[in-house]
Amino acid sequence: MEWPDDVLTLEEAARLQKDLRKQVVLEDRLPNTLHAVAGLDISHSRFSSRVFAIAVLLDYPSMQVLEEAWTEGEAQFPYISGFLAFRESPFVREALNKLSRRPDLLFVDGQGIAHPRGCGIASQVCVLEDLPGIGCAKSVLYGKHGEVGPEAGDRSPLRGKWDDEIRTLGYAVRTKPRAKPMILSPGHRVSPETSVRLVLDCTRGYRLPEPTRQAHEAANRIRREQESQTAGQMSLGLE
DNA sequence: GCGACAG
DNA sequence: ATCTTGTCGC
Repeated sequence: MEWPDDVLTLEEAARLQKDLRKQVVLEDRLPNTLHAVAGLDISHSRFSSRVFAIAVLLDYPSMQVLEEAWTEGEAQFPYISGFLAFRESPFVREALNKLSRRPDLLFVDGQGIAHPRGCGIASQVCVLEDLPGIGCAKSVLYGKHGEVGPEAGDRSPLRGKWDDEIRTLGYAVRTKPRAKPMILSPGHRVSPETSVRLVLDCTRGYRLPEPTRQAHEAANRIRREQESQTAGQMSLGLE
């Protein structure tokens, strides 16, 4: 697959990840009382590199949706495992910055520090935005974990290298009975343990925590709205 | 060299 | 991520 080489080479991207990783804070540095949290997600088109990014602001702890903001554009980077942030973060950050106010905590789709170079998309976004945040992934990218109990809330540590030693980078967590565990890891300014507590705190009976679930639904909805609108304009000879 | 491999 | 309905299992 090809992409504009005027953006970043993989070597430069990997270097940037290693630099950002040094700025990741794994201690809890977030407000004592949360007021609003945000979920970030992206929706792609079938055979197009068009991406739609959305940021949903939710009240804490009611998880009621307060606001949605979105943006769209052409992806400037292909999907390469380990480099997801270079494809999606520009859009996700733009959507985030369209919200009328700054959330107290971010829920990002993908890994936080559970990444080959310790800097998944959640860490990259949170460090660059200087906001506390958690990486909520649907599968493992880096690290190993044992069996997870069947009850909601059951967890198993995700272990992997960090500064040349094996440590707990995050947790595989059963957010819903019989559903595949979510893979959680700190993005920035939250510990692995607090990440689990906050995600369970923001989960409402579904596998995905509410901020992520709402962002995912909104992203799909908005992409379909925009695609059908674009199709209508084309049939009228516009665009 | 052989697997693993976020969205 | 996206394409997609019903259907098998807890």
